[in-house]
Amino acid sequence: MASRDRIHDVTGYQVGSIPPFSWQPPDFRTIIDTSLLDEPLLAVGSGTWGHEILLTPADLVRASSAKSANLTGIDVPAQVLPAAAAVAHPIPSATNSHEAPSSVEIPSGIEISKLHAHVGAEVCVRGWLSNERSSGGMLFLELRDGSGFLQAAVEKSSVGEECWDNAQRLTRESSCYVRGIVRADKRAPTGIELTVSDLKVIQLAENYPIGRKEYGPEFLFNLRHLHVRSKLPWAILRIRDEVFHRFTEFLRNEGYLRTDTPILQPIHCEDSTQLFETDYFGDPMYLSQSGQLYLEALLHGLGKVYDFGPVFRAEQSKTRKHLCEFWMLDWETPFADQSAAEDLLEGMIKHVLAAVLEHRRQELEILKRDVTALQRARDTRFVRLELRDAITILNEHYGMSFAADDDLSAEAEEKLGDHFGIPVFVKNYPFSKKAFYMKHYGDIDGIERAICADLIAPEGAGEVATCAVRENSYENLVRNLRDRGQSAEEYSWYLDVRRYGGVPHAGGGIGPERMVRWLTGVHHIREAIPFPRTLVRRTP
RNA sequence: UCCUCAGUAGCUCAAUGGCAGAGCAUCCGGCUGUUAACCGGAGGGUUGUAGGUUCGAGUCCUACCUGAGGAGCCA
Repeated sequence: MASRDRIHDVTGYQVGSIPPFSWQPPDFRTIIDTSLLDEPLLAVGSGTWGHEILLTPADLVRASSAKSANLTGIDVPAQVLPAAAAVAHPIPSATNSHEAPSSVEIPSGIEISKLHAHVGAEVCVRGWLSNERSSGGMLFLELRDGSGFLQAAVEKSSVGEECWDNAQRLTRESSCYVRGIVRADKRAPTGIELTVSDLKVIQLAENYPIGRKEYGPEFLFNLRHLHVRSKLPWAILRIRDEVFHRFTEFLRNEGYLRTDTPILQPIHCEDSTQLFETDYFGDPMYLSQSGQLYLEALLHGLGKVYDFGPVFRAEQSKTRKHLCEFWMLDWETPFADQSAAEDLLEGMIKHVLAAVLEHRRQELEILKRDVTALQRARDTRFVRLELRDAITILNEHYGMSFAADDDLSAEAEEKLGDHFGIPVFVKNYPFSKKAFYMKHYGDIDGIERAICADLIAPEGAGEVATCAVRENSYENLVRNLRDRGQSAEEYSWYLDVRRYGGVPHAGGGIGPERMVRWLTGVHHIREAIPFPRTLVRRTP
């Protein structure tokens, strides 16, 4: 008898239904589930899908005391409820193991990304059906397991009837265990194919909303919790992992210590419209928009330091380059000047470029990314350009009309990136446009300039990082704050750092999602983070 | 916050002011090497909302809502 029929016969409920068991403990949900292996099973879960207890028909019959058609209203069988309750408050003790219900064995499997080392062997692949093609007695299942994609071929004439039926009723995004022989086959998209001998359904997916076609961004980001299964987000988020990992790897190799700065910060900056305010036991606190000030304090205790965490900007920015929640990596180096900061930043970027080009080629190909500009950036020394010279280039070659003390527009950044074709450090902006904590000097043209640089990436990526020398004079900082109409009192702890052995230091910040946007070539930065938070996007 | 553009089937889009349409998805059937497979059939609609012009509005006008792109600001 088929599993589904047996479950229905024993319980009176269809597979997938949620029966109202009277003995169901609070916070538990009960669902009739289908089989994993040979036995049909009744799943009793805590609502968290990873914490289910699975009961066999034998358990069920015991539980129902042979009340065959309907389990509603039966008494709680002694051997069932304690076991179910144990899930809500698990006791990881071997002495209790005899109380555990019969459990399901999860077959051992091989990750798709490692199958090339198992050609000729029989393996089990555990994953999801991402797409399906059929041709009469042949069924081609496109499987994915997070590590990669794989075509599995099911031949009707060479598998058992149950296996064929299971393969046929598999819907897109259903989860399954698939056993078969690994073969090299040029007809398969990845060159590797699984010749299926057995297939078990874990869970049949309902009508999956994302099909095999192009969609608009609103639709896909409304379904982002499902969209992350698709191939493009898969490739982008794997590149993101590489970028995040290699930044921290580089800094650690350079002797930097990772440390953390608070996300809840009391400082009320000049423009509070950019901050998310929270109620902290009755007092206002603000979500961090940078950990830099704290990092400067930590530098005096720990030496070379960096932090890496989420930051928040409540800007009314509605562009392809802005998120309200994004990750930021800040670093600070004691006894470093501006050229040291730029060299470190260049080394960091190149380390990431090299790693992505080497280890994420498959993902770049999926994204159809032309990597020539990335290779050039990896192999060429970045341009260093005074802002005044950048303005000269823009005014003379691109018909723009910037004044000497102007900031660069987004369009100007794009032009500069295209002009050189590699990343450009644009150096020494007018101090009036920059933050109070930057060291500054009077330029020969009479403009007060910060000792700083923005790193502009080519291909329209724009500003991806920034670095600057920090002001280490207590008096200058107090004056800078006063000039900007801010209270030195609020920054007293920050100023304190300068009173007790301040040293020259420099540091910077990188927007890793901006790097991901550049490296992947995706249009909008919301593609570069799993669950974007923008002006108009707060779910899922 | 400002400027521009767009909302029609679950999705992507057609439809001169004159019968509301196609592809994909879904369901049913066919196909033993498919590559976003293909072929045949079926179901699927208060054209974003509210008003207005007109014999007649998806189409023209007004307001609002939602989204997209850009600006400023930033990483």
